Amino acid sequence: MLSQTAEYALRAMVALATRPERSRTAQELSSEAKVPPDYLAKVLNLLVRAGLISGRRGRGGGFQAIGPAAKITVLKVVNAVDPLKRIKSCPLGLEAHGENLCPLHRKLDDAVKSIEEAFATTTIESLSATPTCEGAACHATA
Amino acid sequence: MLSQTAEYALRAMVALATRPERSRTAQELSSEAKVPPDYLAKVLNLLVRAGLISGRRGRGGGFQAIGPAAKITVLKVVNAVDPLKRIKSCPLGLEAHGENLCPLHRKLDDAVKSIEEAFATTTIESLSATPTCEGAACHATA
DNA sequence: CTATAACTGGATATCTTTATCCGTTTATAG
DNA sequence: CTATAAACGGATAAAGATATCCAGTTATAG
Repeated sequence: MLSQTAEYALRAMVALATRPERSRTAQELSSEAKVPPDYLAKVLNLLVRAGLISGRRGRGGGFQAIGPAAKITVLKVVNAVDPLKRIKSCPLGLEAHGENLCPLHRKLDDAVKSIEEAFATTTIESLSATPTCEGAACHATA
Repeated sequence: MLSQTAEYALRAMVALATRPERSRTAQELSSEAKVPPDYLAKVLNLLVRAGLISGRRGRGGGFQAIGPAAKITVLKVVNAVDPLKRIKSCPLGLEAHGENLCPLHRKLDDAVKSIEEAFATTTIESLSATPTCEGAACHATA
């Protein structure tokens, strides 16, 4: 369903989203998110380029989420590393339908669309295993 | 989203489902469904093994759908060649949640689940570009 | 019976994804 | 200023998905 790379990116973002004030090195993230260290470096780089996280070099450096976790959606993360692609034209190239997709690809694109919507409305914050939970509103159950 | 192989399998099934009484050779299906001929042979083989179509050898042979197109779901076709796999345990291996998935993987599995359901309730017949349309019930619009 | 059409299956090639390695650059600590 | 910690980036390797090739088997037409 999702590429391995997207999985890794999401795990790393979730890790970064818990305690966003703290900067973490790729190594720390690697063990926290269980991602092969050298590969994670590449993935984090993609997230940096997408503007979702910032990377600081040098001693004491590391990565940090940019902006509040409540504003970072799963879709943004996925699209940063491995974009969901909607089906825009029928791969069979049947001109018969004009701009419309054939029934098969209409259905398949609908499926992509609903995933896209689900991902667009899910924030990284809501996926955090240990939400910043300070008010009476927090009733996380086991 | 879907592997290329699954795409090919679906196209071939849709082709076979229109006029299911007629047997087609791999070559015919190849040009009809726009699938590389030698690769299609492999894919058709998977569908045969899954019991969705039958292959007859020798001169005059070819492939035919088994059973009515209205009973063949997209899910069956997809699972025959490239199974959707539900997430059963958290890849992070956090024992903390017991049998439950962590919020991230619960959400991701929900997405797979909804795709699975959508595919399970969509028949190949409903995807046919030229449905066997004989009654007044057929009001296919452009 | 023979030639031919067609599926079957193994071997191989190519491409993409995933993963690893290592040198370079950057910044901080001391 | 020097040593060190860390991100960055290029080259390479391993694995899997996709695609091609071709010999083997099976069945039918004539």
